[in-house]
Amino acid sequence: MEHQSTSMQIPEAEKSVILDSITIDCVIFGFKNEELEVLLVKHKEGISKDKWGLPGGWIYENEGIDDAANRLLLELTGIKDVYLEQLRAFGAPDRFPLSRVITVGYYALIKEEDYDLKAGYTAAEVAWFKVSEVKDLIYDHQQILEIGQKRLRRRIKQEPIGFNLLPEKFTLLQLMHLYEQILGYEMDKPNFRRKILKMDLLTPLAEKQKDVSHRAAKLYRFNPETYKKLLEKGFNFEF
Amino acid sequence: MEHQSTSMQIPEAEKSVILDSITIDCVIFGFKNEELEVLLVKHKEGISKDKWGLPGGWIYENEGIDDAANRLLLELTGIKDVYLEQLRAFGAPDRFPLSRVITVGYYALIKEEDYDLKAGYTAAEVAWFKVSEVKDLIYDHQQILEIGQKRLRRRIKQEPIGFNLLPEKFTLLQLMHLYEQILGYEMDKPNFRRKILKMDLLTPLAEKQKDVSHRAAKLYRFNPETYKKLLEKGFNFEF
DNA sequence: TCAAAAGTGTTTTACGTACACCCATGA
DNA sequence: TCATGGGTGTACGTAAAACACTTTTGA
Repeated sequence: MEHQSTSMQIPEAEKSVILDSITIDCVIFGFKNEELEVLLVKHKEGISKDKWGLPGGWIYENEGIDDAANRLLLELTGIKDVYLEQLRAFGAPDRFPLSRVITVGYYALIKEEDYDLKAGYTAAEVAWFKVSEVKDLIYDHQQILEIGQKRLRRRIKQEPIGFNLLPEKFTLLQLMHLYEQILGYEMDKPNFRRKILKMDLLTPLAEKQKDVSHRAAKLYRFNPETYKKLLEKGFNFEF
Repeated sequence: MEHQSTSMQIPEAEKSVILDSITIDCVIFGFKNEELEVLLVKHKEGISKDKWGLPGGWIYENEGIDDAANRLLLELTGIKDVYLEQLRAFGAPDRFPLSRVITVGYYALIKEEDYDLKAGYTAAEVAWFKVSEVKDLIYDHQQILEIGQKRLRRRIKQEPIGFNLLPEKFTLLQLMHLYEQILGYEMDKPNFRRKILKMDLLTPLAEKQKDVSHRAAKLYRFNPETYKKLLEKGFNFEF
């Protein structure tokens, strides 16, 4: 199946692929059970058989590289309109053993619940891994993952992109745990509440948590309108 | 002359060039007369004859892309050990009219005085332009320049990379003007002084300014050791 | 009635911001 | 003696940090 092609194989002479020395590799982040996760693909053949790597693929002739990254993501997860940002180009001469291939790294943030709904969309062997436990990826994918994590850490302090990893409705503590996971340090609950609420980025819902063995927390939704306003003014998060 | 090759020409069959659909383009920033400048190259032939663009070139077979960028910079300016960072890959399908070429953008910070000393190193037509006045660059170079400016603005708030644009010895007001130029807003002199001095990044010199028609200012030098310490701890500049 | 998380209040400290003002020097 | 930038001092408001405390809910 074409859409499972990763940077492992050299593309067969395929009329829609023109750039034979450039690939795309995506770091797809998810957040589940209070842990940051990443979506990996298992290679079935070739020199890196049975090893895990980042999902990736080739760029078509009349397609921008951002478009290619979006297409690959759609093919793999069935999800559109994902938060997606380029990391950079990776081009060590020996990064790919069979030939000189430069790859453009991307990272994406997706709501795992959305993905789960459409599981089975692709027949490739694909799985979520806790980022903290990932090791021994093929080629330079470990490095790309690290750069992706760094970028995410930086971005989340400047833009409230964390919402892309959470379900539509979430509690303040869930959000705080997300920040703690990504940034790698603990925070003060009361101070976090005040700070994030004062930004006016969250719309409180009438709803509350259900089936929890403690006081039910209020649920919130991300408010994209105030986000836009904030972006225009320029701002920065510091937690 | 080979070292003037920019992304304008398709490379002649040259044994050391292997990647024929990837180029490198550099945004080289300088700072002179209180203005942020950029180094441009004039194309002498081809479809963009007499138009200005970013200096760039091709990647050799056994060379990483960072190495290639450093080499190109050395060939063009004669300067080594420059502050150089990759921006990202630019790959709109129509960015280069003759064929599908993806370029990797870099930006560099150099001390113009150093460059002036070695002027004439290259025979290419090369000149400094005020960034604010640059327009109509070839291909997507205008966009790359803008992304470079954005990145510089962001970085300078997180790392004291501005020093790379100043002479060895500088005054606090020079440094402040540099920040004002890059960030695009005015600052309070007393507050800037205190803030930057408290960071302990500057080594005061015994020397003072000469030949100025006002009280001579103390000169400072950048202190790379305290910078390292700061980097490890993590910090952020906000002006 | 206890655990566990929700949520509020308060105090202290540090820092950014905005100015007023004096100093040194050449024209 | 004036203009120009060099350099110091201070007062105010806001925000971060630390932490004590009350509330709600299911087990």
